[in-house]
Amino acid sequence: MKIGDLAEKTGVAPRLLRYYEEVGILHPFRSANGYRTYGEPAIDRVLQIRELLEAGLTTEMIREVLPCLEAAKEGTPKQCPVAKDLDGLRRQLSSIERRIEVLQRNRQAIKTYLHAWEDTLADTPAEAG
Amino acid sequence: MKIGDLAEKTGVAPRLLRYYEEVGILHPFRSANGYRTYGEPAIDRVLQIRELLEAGLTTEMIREVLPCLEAAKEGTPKQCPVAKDLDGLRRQLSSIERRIEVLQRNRQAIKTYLHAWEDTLADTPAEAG
DNA sequence: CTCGACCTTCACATTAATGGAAACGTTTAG
DNA sequence: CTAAACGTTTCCATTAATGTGAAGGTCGAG
Repeated sequence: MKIGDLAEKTGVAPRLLRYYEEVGILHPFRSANGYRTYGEPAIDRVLQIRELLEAGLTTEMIREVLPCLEAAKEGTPKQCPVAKDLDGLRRQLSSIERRIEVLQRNRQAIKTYLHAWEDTLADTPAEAG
Repeated sequence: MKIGDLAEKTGVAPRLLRYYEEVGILHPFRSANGYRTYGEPAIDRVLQIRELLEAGLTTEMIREVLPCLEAAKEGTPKQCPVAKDLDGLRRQLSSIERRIEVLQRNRQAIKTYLHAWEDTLADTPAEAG
């Protein structure tokens, strides 16, 4: 699969796919003419990258967690991770868990506030000031 | 409270506090000489800003949700929010909830992967390759 | 007066993302 | 086969967002 095909299947511009390679989170093969060549799994990988970026992770975090996320998905961990990688993974896990806690706490506050006002406005529909 | 005091109490550099004002998420008063003046609530506000930024939110999102988070904390909503603000809040809530889902799903995958490898390494402590 | 804290303003670093130019490969129409 | 059209390559520059640094001036406490 060439970069344009992958772009079309993922909705991610070729330019951005090259950027993801540059920052080390996407690793296409090269064919004889120098063109990037992607396999089918690259589609899921790109979608996963987009999802994680939109969730606020950095490309550096993604670079550390992506291999493990793919291994978990396929159930076949390719190579034994080094201790250093496991440490990095533990740190990323902690970071993600902190984020979840913060987001959950603030989501609750927003929900409460929002529902309180929706109730108020529903009770007094023509009293806006 | 002057900017240096707030910086010391929050661990956030004065330069960054000025930046937060510039992007509209911190609103100090000005005393006659032009100095920024902060009240006690600014301490919590700055800590909350740091927390949300570290959780991956943008200053724009924070600008929309912060007033409501403060109102929720104090239990005394100052002014009636406009419908436009409520809409923005609903969008931010959706965005935060999407982020939580993504992070939770991937946290679980990382945990599973990590524990699987920790078990493996514990079972065969001298077989690293 | 001096010195430290504060002011504004311009510049810079980094990250995620995008745009353009020039060269090369591939495909298609004539 | 040729030539235009299109996709891809690399390289350099740029934008927006978050954050930091430094210059030059003002304020005020000692």
